[in-house]
Amino acid sequence: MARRPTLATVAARAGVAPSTASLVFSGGGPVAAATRARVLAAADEMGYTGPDPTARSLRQGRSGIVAVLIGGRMLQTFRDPVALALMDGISQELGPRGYGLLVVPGDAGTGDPSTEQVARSPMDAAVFATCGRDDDPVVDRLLARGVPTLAVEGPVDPGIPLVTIDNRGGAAAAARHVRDLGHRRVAVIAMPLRADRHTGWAGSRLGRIGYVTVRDRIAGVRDVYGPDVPILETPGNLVEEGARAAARLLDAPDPPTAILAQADLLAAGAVQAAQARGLRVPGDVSVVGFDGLDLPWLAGHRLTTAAQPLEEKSRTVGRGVADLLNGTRPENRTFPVRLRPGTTTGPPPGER
Amino acid sequence: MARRPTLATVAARAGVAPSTASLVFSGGGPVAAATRARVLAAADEMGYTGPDPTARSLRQGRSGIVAVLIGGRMLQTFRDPVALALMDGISQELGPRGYGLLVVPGDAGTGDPSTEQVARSPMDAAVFATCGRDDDPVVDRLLARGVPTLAVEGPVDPGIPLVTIDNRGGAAAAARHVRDLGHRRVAVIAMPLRADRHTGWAGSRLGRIGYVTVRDRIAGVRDVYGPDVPILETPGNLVEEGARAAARLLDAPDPPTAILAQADLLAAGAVQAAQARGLRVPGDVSVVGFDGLDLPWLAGHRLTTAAQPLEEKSRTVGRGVADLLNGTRPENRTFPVRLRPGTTTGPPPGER
DNA sequence: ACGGGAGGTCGAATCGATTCGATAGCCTAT
DNA sequence: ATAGGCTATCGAATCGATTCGACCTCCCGT
Repeated sequence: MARRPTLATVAARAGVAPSTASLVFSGGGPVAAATRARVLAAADEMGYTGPDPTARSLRQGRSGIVAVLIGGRMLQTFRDPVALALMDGISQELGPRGYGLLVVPGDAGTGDPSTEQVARSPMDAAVFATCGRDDDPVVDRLLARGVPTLAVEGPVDPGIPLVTIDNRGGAAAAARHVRDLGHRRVAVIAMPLRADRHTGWAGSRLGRIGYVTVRDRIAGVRDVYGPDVPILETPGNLVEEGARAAARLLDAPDPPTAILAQADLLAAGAVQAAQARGLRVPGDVSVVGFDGLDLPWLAGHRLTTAAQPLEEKSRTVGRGVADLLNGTRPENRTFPVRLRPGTTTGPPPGER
Repeated sequence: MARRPTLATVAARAGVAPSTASLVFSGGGPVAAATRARVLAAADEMGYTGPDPTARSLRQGRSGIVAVLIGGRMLQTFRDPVALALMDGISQELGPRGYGLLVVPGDAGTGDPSTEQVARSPMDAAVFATCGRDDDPVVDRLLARGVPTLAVEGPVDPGIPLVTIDNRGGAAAAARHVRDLGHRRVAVIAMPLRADRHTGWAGSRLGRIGYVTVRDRIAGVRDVYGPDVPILETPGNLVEEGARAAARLLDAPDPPTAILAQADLLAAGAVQAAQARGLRVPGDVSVVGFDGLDLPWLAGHRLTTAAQPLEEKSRTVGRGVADLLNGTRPENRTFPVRLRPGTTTGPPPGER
């Protein structure tokens, strides 16, 4: 069978130079209508569907691809509405500009994108959305390769523009809200502190938290409740994990009267776990979340939560990448996080 | 500033031919240890981080990219656990083989990937996950370009291997289950029938359903309940949409005693809408779903649903793509859909 | 001591387009 | 009539690697 036709083949058939044929397809320069028609006819006859993207990329030095580097297994990441909103924001901004999003899958083990893989993929820019991991081996590689990169909540690197939110302030606001309601026995449910998945009391692990986001949120809680507030670490940011952690808290002797979940999904799980035990929310236990998601399925409740401007943040990230692609470096941005009271918090049981 | 170093530059500096330097990086042929060290040293000094992915792609004729073509806006698509599972299955199979997933964003309007965009993106293979849309303008372009393509539930094209499920049989099984319980007044809640979003009674639109999936599921229901079963079309496959549609059904005079939702998310919405009205499920109204998702947040209920082997299907898709990349054409596959009884169906109100 | 083979290196062709400066016509204004 | 400007086309260089056959050494076996 004959080889796939190339621009040169088509040009030859149409009796023009390759450069002219190129003009026809890329619409660059002036081409006589008759010539254009001849070239298109030749292309049609030969089944040529347009320039090879790879060759074009090589010559033009741009591939039309933006890499999104997310940690963890895809299924899990994509269950996280925050990550989804981010993807959506980016695609909303970049799609119309003709860019596609390359999702680089992780290692089988950690789930984080492998350096190898990232180094082998074409990209015009990259977005880090690895939950604000501190030290990412991929960063250096990317910077060395000269790929314009933007980080969302981390890694914090002077060489990389950063879009983030006031994690600490938000968590503190949530904690303050609960404290002002009168809660003294509180517990925290937190996302994984480090890449090595681990479940249970955070304890000594608090010293070396690998994710900026989690570190700052915990710091916020401690700003209000001091360093002794008990912290339970979950293996992931899923409703089920939140429920499991909350179950552990609520089944213990002397259970907390308020749960400070550091993500809305975890909080939702906590609400469900409480209800499953016949506890009223907020009558018996208050629950606060973080992120400010819409959770229409949390029947009958609006979660009290530290709300980040998710859509605005995501679009800002998208525009930031667009800036990078234009060769300008976007400003660092920090978005505020505000407490949004819902129906899941109230005074502690004794004080009604 | 000096230009980014290339393989040739590095080779020159190390005093070897470019071809030799190439061997060092690609690990292809035999290279003396001393030579390798010299080349690596030179690369290090010059800040060369490895071969340019685009150039390599051009020469090798493969880019390490698999395109995933999904319909609709990303945020919405990714809220659909079925699409997520698919992405995850693909990435599980393809990630270890060194492939990245390119998500091609849609038009601002329809949300479907634009032909333009698809034509411009490098890819070694493509997966259609457009909800089984019948006629996709992108298909021809892709086939003409010679991109190995696999379809999930559609478009059905003799040139494209297909992985699908028994939509009709599954929907029929769900309907039969409800009929055998004694329900005579039933209504269907269905995902969009065509790309033009529309809400309301399907009616005359049934003649030209654009999505194989929906068409087959509706056919399955009609196999049991005949052609007159009322069908309400939602604008999307979201919990909220299901709730809205169910509200419309339940608030009407002479409401159905059973709702056949053609997706679990819609069914979940229906359950919530019923409960919000003080109706008991299944005491006052039964609800059946389709897909067989785990919905841990559907408090207190396990949804009765026509379950597809989601994980197996997704991995099969992943392996199918791997086959395509190896140059072999995977067999068409159809997975069975089995009714999985839960707690959301029971006899109609009169008959207890 | 000589033929054969393996290991190591190199040159040149190639992948498929884009881009830019050069050139050839042709028309218009002076 | 000629200079100048425009349009349409072409040639050749270039993007940055990979690949394949050729070639040279050196070592080993007989």
